[in-house]
Amino acid sequence: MQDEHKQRLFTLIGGIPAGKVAAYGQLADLAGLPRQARAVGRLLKELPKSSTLPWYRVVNSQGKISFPYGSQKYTEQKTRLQMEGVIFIKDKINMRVYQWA
DNA sequence: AAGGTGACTCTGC
DNA sequence: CGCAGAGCCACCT
Repeated sequence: MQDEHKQRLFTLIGGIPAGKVAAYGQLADLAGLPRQARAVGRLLKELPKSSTLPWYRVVNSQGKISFPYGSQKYTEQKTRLQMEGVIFIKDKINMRVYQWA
């Protein structure tokens, strides 16, 4: 994937307001990368632990966290979102309510 | 170098 | 709600 797209993705993700979330595919589309949701996942995977990017505000299109249920990462992401007011019902977010843009 | 994998997603049954 | 199939594609084996 080109640096240009990476930049656009970083900007987009950094622009997601607290209490809101975006799906991988949605971000890919907005960055000009249709059908490349996986590319967004790959990008986030390489983020340094020190990154300030709100990576936890990115969930899958079903409103669920894309980490194994109960894993450390899963719990961290869910906790962070809950701290911003996002409500989980059956481990799922109502995208109609929290989806950004 | 061929084949498996995965922070995905949509369609269809 | 769940599972299968297909598209997608950079990375690992």
